[in-house]
Amino acid sequence: MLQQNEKLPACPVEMTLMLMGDKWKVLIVRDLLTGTKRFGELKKSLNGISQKVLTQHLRIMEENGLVSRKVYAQIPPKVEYSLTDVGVSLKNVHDAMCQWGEQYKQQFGC
Amino acid sequence: MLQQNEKLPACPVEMTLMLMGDKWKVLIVRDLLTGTKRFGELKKSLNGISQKVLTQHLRIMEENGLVSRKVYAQIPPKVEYSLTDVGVSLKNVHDAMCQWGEQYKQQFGC
DNA sequence: TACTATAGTTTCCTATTAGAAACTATTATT
DNA sequence: AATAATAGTTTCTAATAGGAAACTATAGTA
Repeated sequence: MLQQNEKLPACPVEMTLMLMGDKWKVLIVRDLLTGTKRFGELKKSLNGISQKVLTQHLRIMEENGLVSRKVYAQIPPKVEYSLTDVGVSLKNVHDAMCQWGEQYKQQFGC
Repeated sequence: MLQQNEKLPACPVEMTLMLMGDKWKVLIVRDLLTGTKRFGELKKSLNGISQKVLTQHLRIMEENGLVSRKVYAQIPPKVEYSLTDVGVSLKNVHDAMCQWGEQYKQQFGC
């Protein structure tokens, strides 16, 4: 998992990789692009992720300003995650990946 | 490093992640988008990558049809790497990442 | 004869990540 | 009193990636 405590790289692509160069983070963004989700929903949707890893990623993405976290004072707990504006602006990257993946599958795929 | 022997995921983003969800592969694409490069040039440009890891990634990217490898029958050896058409089509993803990274740096940056 | 250059391969070791499972807290419900 | 629900945290272990260094091959050159 990529952290943010190294100094910023000059190359903007490396900058993006520092914050998103990670399978789980990309998939978290994918899921949150369709709207706010609760912790449990995310966990179910991200097939196979463990609670520990999911919280770790969410915490770092929050620190990096990509994700915001809203805690409801309820029992049992309810916590909602959504993308910040900066997070939403990853839609372009997501869409490009989505398009490319589809195209690749058409050529080599299934 | 992500391999290609698992079955294809339905989600096109996950498909892309299977082939590119890796720091080194993204940077190899970045470097090859500016044109054909020799092994040694790539190694120098990808600051800190070891020979072993570079060859491993290049082999897998070749298998996946992203990169082509041209060996010259010379001594000392000369091997050139370039992107295939499929590899070049990653330019959109690369550009989106590049743009996003720049924007992020402007907001939170330096 | 020894050295250089290039593109690797191989082996061994370490660091990072992920995964699994158990544990916590709190309230309502049975 | 025990159980269920939710969102975690903690601990321990296993898998993976990556790094370093040594080794290979071959022709030309000093």
